[in-house]
This record gives sequence, structure tokens and C-alpha cells, in this order.
Amino acid sequence: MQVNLAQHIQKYITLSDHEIHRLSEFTETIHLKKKAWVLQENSVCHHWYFVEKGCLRMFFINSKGVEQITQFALEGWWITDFNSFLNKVPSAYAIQTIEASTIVSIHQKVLEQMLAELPGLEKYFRLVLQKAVAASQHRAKLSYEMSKEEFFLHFSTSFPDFMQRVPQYMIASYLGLTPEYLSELRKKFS
Amino acid sequence: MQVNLAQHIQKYITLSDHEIHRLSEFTETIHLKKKAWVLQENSVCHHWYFVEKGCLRMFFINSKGVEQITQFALEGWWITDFNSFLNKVPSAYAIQTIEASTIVSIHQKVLEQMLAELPGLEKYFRLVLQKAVAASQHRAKLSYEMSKEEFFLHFSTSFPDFMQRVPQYMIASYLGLTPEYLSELRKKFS
DNA sequence: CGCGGGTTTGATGATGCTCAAGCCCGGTGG
DNA sequence: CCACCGGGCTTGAGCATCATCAAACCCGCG
Repeated sequence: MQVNLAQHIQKYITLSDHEIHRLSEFTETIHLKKKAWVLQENSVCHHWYFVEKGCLRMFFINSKGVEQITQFALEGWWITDFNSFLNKVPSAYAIQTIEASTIVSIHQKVLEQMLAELPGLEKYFRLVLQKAVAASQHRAKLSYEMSKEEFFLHFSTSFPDFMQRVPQYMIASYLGLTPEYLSELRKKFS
Repeated sequence: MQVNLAQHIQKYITLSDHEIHRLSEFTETIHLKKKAWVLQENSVCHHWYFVEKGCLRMFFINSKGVEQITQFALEGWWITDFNSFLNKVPSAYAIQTIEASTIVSIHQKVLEQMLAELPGLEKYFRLVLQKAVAASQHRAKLSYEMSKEEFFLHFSTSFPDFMQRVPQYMIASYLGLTPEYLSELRKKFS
């Protein structure tokens, strides 16, 4: 699966040829292999990343020294640490590829320049952010109303393909449960 | 405490007199008393609400029939159910005032009209949404890394004034713990 | 073929919920 | 002005969910 950024934008707004051209100048397309670092912990996250192909994870190291995944990003998703991105403070997170991936990166300052020059793009980013907030509201609701068992079941029936795509311990981390307990649940529902 | 919408916008972008004027025509300012309904469960949430004064809560009824609060909105915050707002589907949430409040409401269609006519405002909403995503990332991180006890302590030291402002059972609901357990924690740290 | 990361298994235990009861206190009606 | 009422907060016992820890197992890869 492959998602081109310009095509993705055109699902939300119409772009002129000029805009498409300028877009490619403001952004940088990067090919990465498996387990490559996109963002190191403690460095400022100056970029916002769009996944054209592959899969990323964002995580931090918790007080017990364990990697805690807070987000995945698949084809067609944007990802960044907004606190670091907006306030230029060191990020508490790391971002890493799970598979070989192609991502489009845009620097925070360049984003603002681009939007100043191509204000028509503002709408696209607003719409993308609206969807992101909708998604995070939905996820918060699920975590309020479901037990870990229900959450696991919901996730595995909603995204069976994704379950195959990434290692179990990453799913466990994202779902906020231990690999041992995930294993128990898998057994229970197999 | 009172926050005027136009002033709030001007913390992010500059507005012309014309824009300020048009803004007031596209929006509606509403005065509500305590426990007034802003959004009823199962109705479509056509509006996005800005709190000028007072305090709102957004909640749903969980499988046990208990109100589960997912968000508060204080002065200077926007609130809506984005899934309902964007997709025009009935909302799973209700929104209600906690105190007598003044809110500014904008209809989804009117928002799009307004932004088409006043594209300079796109940037404001993008920035507001970026901050909203940053906040939800932060909250998700806290819920991953903290026990309920730590989460309670963090919240009560971060927002001591807010703890006074709303009933305890609402704080408990928002923090995802039972009133009984909150009471136990309060005792422990008093 | 052996190593090592990932997964499984099972015993033990803590966190935080449920349920039932009592208490406190502000509001309302007599 | 007082008695009562009821919503919210507290207390405590018992218990479920899910984590921790240790060990074994599995299997792909060097």
C-alpha cells in the first residue's frame, strides 16, 4: 500500500499544479529501512511526518525503563510530538519505523512559510487535525468504557490485518497491557 | 474570569475590524444557567462551542448506566464531539454546563462558510486544533505512565483551583476512578 | 546448530472496584 | 425555626482484574 501526499491532500481540497510543485519543494521525502530512527528521545521534534508507505511507532521510556507505545502511524497518517513541535522543547518520545517506510517530512518553520505562501493549504491541515482530534476522542472513550480484555477484543476484531503486521509485544504496549496478559487473552479467544 | 472570543483569536492571528464584525454575525453567544444542556445525547452535534465564561462537561452513559465524563471545558477552550460534528451522526455524548456559563456557538456549515469568506481565520483554527492534539497526546501519555493514585495526585496538584470548582464525583469520573476510591486517596494525602 | 528475542505458562499479589452502610450537610416544607 | 430529606462523601470488607516474576518454550537467523 502506498499513499502519495499530494493525492491525499486532494481528497480534501483541490490543488493547482503550482501548489503541487511548491509542495514538493517545501517537503522532503525520505526512504527508511526497518527500525530506523525518525526522532530520537530528548531531541526537539522539528518535523511533522506523513507516512506514504510503511509503519511507524511513537513511544517513550516509562519509569521502569520499558518502551511504552502511544501511537502507530500507517499509510496516510501524519505523526509528530506536538508539544515538542509547537514549543520547540525536547521530545519525551522517540519515533521509529517498524517496517521499511517512505515518509514525507516538513519542518515546522517551513510549514508556516508554506502556509503563508499557499494559504489554500490551511484548510487541508485543519481538516486533518479535526480528524485527529475526533480519533483521539474516540480512543479516550474506548479506554474509559472498556476493560483491558474488551479493549483487546475490540482492537483485534477492528484491525485483524494490523495485528499480523506488528509484533505482539508492541500491540500489548499500545493497548496498555503486559505481553503476558495479552498472551493469556489470545489463548482465551483463540 | 471571562474570555472574549475575538480577543482569544487575536492572541493567535490579527483580525481586521471587518473580520471581527463578520465573526459576530456567524456566531451566536448564549447565556446558560447551571446544569443547562448544551448537547443532548443521541442528537447530532452541529455546533462547535467556545467557552467565554463558566465551565462545561462532556460525558456519555456507560454500559452500567453511569455518567462518564471525558472532557471539561473552561474559559478559552473549544469543545464539541468531533465525530458527530464532522460526520453528522448522532452523538454518543451529552454536553452540559456545570456552572452558569456564557458560550459562543458556531454551526458546522456556518463555520465552513465563514472560513470560505474569511480564509484568514483558517490559521487560527489550525493552531487551536494543534494545541488540542498536543493536549490529548499529553493526557494519553499520563494515563499510560501513571497509576490512578499518581494520576490523581498529579491532577490535584496541577489544578488545585479546579478541584474546588467542581464536585468530587465529577473529578472521579474524569480521572476514571470510583468516588469511593477518590475519597480514599484524598484521605491518604490530606 | 546454537543463540536470542519473542511468546507462553503458572503462581503470587497489588491495585482499584463493588456493595452495603453510615454520615454529613444544605435545602425544603411544615 | 426545626425536622426531615436526599445527594454526595466516607468507611470498610471482600473480591476481580491485571501486573509481576521466574521459568520454559519456540523459532528464525546468523
